[in-house]
Amino acid sequence: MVKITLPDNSTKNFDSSISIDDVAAEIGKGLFKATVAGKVDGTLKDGSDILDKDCSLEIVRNVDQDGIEIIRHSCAHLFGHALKQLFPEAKMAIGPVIENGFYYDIDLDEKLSENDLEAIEHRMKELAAKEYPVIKKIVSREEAQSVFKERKEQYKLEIIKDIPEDEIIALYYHEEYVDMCKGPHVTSMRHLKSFKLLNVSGAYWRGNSKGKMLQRIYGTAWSTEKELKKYINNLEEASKRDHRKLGQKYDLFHFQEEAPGMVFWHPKGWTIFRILEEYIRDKLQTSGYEEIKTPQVVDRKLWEKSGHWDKYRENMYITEIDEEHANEKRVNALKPMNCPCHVQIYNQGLKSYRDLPIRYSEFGSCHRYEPSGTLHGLMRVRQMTQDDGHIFCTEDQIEGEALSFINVLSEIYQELGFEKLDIKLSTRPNERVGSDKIWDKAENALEEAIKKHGISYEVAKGDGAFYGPKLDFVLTDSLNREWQCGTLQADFNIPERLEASYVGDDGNRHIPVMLHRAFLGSFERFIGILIEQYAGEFPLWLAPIQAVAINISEKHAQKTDEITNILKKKGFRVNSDLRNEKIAYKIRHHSMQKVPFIIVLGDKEIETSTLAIRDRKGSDLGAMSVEAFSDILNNKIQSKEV
RNA sequence: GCUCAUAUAGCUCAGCUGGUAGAGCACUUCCUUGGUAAGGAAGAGGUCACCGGUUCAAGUCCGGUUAUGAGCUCCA
Repeated sequence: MVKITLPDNSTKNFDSSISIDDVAAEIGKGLFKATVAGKVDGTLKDGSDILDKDCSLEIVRNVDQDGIEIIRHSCAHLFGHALKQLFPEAKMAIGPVIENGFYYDIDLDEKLSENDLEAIEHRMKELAAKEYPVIKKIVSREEAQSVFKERKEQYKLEIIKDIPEDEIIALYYHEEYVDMCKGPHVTSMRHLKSFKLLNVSGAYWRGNSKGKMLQRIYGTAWSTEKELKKYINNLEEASKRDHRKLGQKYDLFHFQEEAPGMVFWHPKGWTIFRILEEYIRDKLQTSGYEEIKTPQVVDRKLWEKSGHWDKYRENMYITEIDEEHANEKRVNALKPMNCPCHVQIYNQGLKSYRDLPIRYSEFGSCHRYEPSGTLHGLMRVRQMTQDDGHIFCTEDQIEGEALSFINVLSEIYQELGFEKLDIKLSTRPNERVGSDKIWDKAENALEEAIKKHGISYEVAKGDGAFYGPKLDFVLTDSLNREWQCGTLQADFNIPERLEASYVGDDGNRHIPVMLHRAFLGSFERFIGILIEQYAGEFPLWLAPIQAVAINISEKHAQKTDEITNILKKKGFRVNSDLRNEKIAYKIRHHSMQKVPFIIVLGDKEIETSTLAIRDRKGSDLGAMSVEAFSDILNNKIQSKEV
């Protein structure tokens, strides 16, 4: 007799062993239809798996999170099935589940095109429509090896080698196709209806950049057509918001061949940059920072001393002075980081413990020669501007500094329109500098600071840098994507290497702890995120152009310009559009450019000394005086209304 | 850096199997002086990314370079 306990604590007794699918069928026809697998005593099992002793069972349906993942995993096998029918010579490597779908790495000489993907997807649909059953077979290691040897699946053979001795090997048969997997998998193709192959690109076998490059096919799969559509729509929305497209559309910046990875900021884009910089500058000023500026080009000697030359030489831009024009040949590097220079300023003059903490900030422009393949619009550039800062403090001050940093950072993210914020605390890696004592102290200090703030966090054990533990701040944008921007890293290495010290209350010299920190990280990247967050529709305080004044006909041109100038003098970013066009045309143009307010001037307004105001969504705010309009602008700007 | 793909007017894109370039929008000029998301007409604008090759002939085929895109690897 087998006693099965269901999630509602009810039990079912069976005379003999029974499969999970059959239990589901016993409970109800509807449930059986939705069953993709089962959770037995908390472990996922195939629907075909037999229950032969008392256990708890939770049916996993196609709409459950576990169920969706199983569908995705099986979809990868279905892809293999279809692929091998169309390209029998393909060698299958690995096909795991990822967020929203799956991928499969394959080795195939012929390069798959978009058309091939369509053909494969079409074949997948045909195969799935047959609703054939998936047959699971537990096999010995030798049997698995012989199956894949016969099929010349060399990658599967390699994978078998890495499977621990005591692990059970399962093969899943999709008609003539066979794949190896821990499972579980759906027992029938009827569950696979809503999927789509997305794209193909290269991927290294086992992530080894010296190894063979395989083709990776990405797909997405869902339990219903509706979810699939929603996901595809989301992708389209993200692509519409792509900051590279919007940067072009709204005339914010461009890149060109002569300076790959370096931004040409146009007037409107640079306005956003400057507003953001000024905003951060205010925050720094009220948080006790002193702003500094350090050289762009620095002799290699300093980089040798800091250790960057040894470790990061390949990523540094090197400059040499032409010998004809210099007395001696010196090798310089464009700074890839600001910290060594900040230590130089710290090192000027003797510091006492009474001086600490010392907080330096710099809007430092850094150059890093990033590999060409990693460049990506504003998100990954070779020249970037950090809202960089370094805090020199004692070990005891770490906690207080971290706490006040977290406070300011969360305020900033909120004001910029990001509601969700997570922290990751990365602790000591195996290879590191500094004593265990100082690591203990610093890790505890960071954790205490987070706790005092009360924000949610997770610990990434061993993820810290060799020179100290760190906090990474992850924000979530309006499309639910996560971005790691802010950071606070303790550094036990650089101050010592660059001989920073202070005199303690014991009269001896001590080495300060240095905290590297940034709220935004790189301005370039952060502005990219902001563009996508707002889809180019910036809140008033960030909008590069806050209002455009348009005249109805030529005779109102002069007055329109006057109004524009009055508003400009009040500090608003306003332009006139005096083109010889109908106002409908001009309104359309500026609405599409997402200008927050449009001011219309005609006979009526001039007579009554008012402005007709309209917002970018098309609402008519009516006629009002210049003062009333200024008040509206000021209120919205001050409240940073989104 | 690696694999694959892409590069045509300011922008978005056509241009079939080789026979010296085309649309829409934008731009300029003229007409229109028009009241809340596209008035009309005319015009100008391209060494088809760059270098080389094949060919009587190359935007089109081939090779290389550069940049960009999707990923992979990387990101102090």
